[in-house]
Amino acid sequence: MTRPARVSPDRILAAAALEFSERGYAGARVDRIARRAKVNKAMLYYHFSSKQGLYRTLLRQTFGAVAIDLERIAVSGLAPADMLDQAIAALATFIATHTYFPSIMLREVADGGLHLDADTLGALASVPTAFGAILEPGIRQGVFRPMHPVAAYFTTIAPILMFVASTPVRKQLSRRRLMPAAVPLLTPETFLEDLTESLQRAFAAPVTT
Amino acid sequence: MTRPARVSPDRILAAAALEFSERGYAGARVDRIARRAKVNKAMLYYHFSSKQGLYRTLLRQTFGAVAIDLERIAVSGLAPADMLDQAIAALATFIATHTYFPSIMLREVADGGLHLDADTLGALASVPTAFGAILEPGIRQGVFRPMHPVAAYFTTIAPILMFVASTPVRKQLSRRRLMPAAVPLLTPETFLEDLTESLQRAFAAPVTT
DNA sequence: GTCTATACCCTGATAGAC
DNA sequence: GTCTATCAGGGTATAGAC
Repeated sequence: MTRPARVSPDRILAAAALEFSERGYAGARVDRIARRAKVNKAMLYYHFSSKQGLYRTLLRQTFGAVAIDLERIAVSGLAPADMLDQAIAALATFIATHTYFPSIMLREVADGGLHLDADTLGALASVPTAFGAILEPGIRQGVFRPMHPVAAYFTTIAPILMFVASTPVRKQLSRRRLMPAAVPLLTPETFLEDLTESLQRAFAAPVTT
Repeated sequence: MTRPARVSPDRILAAAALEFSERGYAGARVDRIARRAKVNKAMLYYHFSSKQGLYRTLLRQTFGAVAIDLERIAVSGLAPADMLDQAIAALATFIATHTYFPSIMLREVADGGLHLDADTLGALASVPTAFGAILEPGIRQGVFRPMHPVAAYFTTIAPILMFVASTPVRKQLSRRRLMPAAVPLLTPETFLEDLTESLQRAFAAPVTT
């Protein structure tokens, strides 16, 4: 039984996740990733061959993991409304355990997939595909109204990603008192409740009595 | 009457908008902005003093312009549901005439406002503030359900930004056939209709007969 | 206001010993 | 697998003539 020494590649990936999420692909510095991972740069190149290679590996793994979480829900056999609740909760949980995910996703969308190869793009595509599979039974059964799955996907995931990723900006705005004093603080919990409620209503088919 | 020669600063801003939206702050190259604006680099530095200064000027103007469009709707005196329709349409129109806006907004959120000064952050904050003013009468009158304005803001604007900004990625996915063949193409028009419908239902107060 | 040439730093990547 | 030293290229910014 070979016990592969994965510890250093894994530490590099973890450090890269932080750095890429904070600075984006172009803003990320290989030196900083190496320092954060407590490896020297040569080690990093030994394992991932280039900044781009490291980036792609990280994104492929991350997108793949999100898709798997969603696919589990799609085949759970739950009622449509419960599946939607679960999907939102799964995204929130994934983000809570992979805090780097929202900003990386947002940036990659803004970058137009510039740094991605076919494999990584495929992993990226598997996320909306899985989400579509979650909604499909509800639409087919007439519990959800007919919607384009991709439209529903963006309507669901975009607010979550943007809300979480915007935490630092919102903190700055509140610290500098740039938002109206009347606006109360918005916690992640309140936001998720609000959003879940919104999406359930948004997707529900009109009652035809 | 002095006729200020604004032509070259304006061309530089237009070129910067393109470059920053395609590559982000860190990925943008001053050389490329100058070349795109058909000015030489020294001219650019003469007008904006630094890459950061140029970036902040662009963002301050852009965020300010969006906020003004929304503020007009907030004071229009329309019915709450019509104001919401108008707000979504205004965002769509602004994006159609300022195609660089979505990716810049997405990236800035991901960057945590790192490159912004107080003025620019203030302009950024004026967007959700204006959106909150649009929803407030509806909530007060009981036409919309009680929601946190910032939650409603993200629920509305995030899908629009992400859908538009994702056009290049979605094109790539469809060109490389990485989405299930069953998923039809999603046009901006269909998306906006779907989203408008979704948000009206999401925000409407439950009917209490 | 406009341009050319250039300083100077930083960054991704590698060579080569161990 | 791990490390030190280093290079080559490209990046922001400025000097200084017109």
